[in-house]
Amino acid sequence: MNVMNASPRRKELTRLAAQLFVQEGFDRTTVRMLAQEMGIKSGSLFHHFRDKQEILAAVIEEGTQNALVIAREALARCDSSPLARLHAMARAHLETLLTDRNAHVVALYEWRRLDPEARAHLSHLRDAYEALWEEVIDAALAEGVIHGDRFLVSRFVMGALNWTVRWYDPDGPRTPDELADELVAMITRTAPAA
Amino acid sequence: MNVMNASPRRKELTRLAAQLFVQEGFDRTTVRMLAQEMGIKSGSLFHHFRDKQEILAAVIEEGTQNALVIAREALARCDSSPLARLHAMARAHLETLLTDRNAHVVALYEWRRLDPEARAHLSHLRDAYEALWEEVIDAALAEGVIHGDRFLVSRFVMGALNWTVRWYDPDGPRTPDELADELVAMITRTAPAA
DNA sequence: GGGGCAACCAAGCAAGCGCTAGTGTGACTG
DNA sequence: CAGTCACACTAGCGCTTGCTTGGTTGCCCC
Repeated sequence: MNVMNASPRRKELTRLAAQLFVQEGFDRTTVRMLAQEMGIKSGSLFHHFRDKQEILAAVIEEGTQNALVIAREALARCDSSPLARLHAMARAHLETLLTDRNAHVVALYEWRRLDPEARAHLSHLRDAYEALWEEVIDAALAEGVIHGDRFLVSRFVMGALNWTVRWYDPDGPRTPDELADELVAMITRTAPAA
Repeated sequence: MNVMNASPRRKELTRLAAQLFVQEGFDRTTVRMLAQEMGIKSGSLFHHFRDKQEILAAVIEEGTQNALVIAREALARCDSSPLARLHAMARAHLETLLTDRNAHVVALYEWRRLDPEARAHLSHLRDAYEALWEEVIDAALAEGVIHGDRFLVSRFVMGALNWTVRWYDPDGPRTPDELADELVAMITRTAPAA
């Protein structure tokens, strides 16, 4: 049992698991399918993960950690104007969402399959991430860059952004940054983007 | 086998199934759980539905049909100004989403579990519904009530609205209509709502 | 008052499930 | 060179799954 370890092998297995979970859904993905995709037998899987649940938790944790890191870097990099920070967060959000796509789709769709302990742990991570958003939105509201109810605005924005995983085509004409800018333009009451 | 029939019994069973699918997810809901919730034995279930897949399809079809009916009625009832129609659609969307909540959560989360035939059939229904949205958004864009890319705006709005099923609390202080109005206010560049 | 039919049940099958136990490697380490 | 370790294997246990089968019930209608 290789619990709580972050070996490169385990990371690679987690990546493969994320892909399968997206394709098939967590419940329909059997340990035998996972093992085959990883080039090992199903029994060997339990050397790396205590049980199937732990694989799910690993996938989601990986994605959420990355989101936090990227968002923090983006905020650190940009200047302090509320509009700039809003742009930075929206871009960072879509960047993780669409590059680390598998992990995030799993996080969004299969969250409920987590057992209570894993859910509690990962909730803290997610809350830390959402706190970044609330901070940025509060500043934008205070400055008058956007208007409306603090709670509702953040929910609407998160919804619009997270929904992108359902329709965005990376091979299409639009870059993630363009999406982010268009959304910010839509909710800020300045002049149209172009 | 009671295929393609809309008996009241079957409708009631569909409603119960929706509730369980939301609680447990489609894959984790066994035919035995469904049967118990319905007060019958698992074998009897297959008198009403050909297989488990058909129950899922019935749940989703029911929800989508209702959404279409409600949206059409709302549009027929309101005047022809683009802003009024935008409000009407947003309100109608949240009304179905939050009253027929179980069915819609299933539709949003378990769509991928549908087999290809069912998916093809239900895609047409969904497309018909989305066509109503595109029509309303096109009119609003033409009038200058909202701005931006036609495709993106509709995706963002649908995302913000559909995301509500993840956080909206019917016992909370806000009515669905207030949510709808707040969202419309956020994306239209008129004066703030209050 | 008997035929037909929707609705249900008891029993169980074949397949697949997550997971365990016990063993065998080859690579490091003292 | 003995000991330990990470990693993989084989074999299968105990259980659950979706679904089938063959038969029973009670109601409706002519």
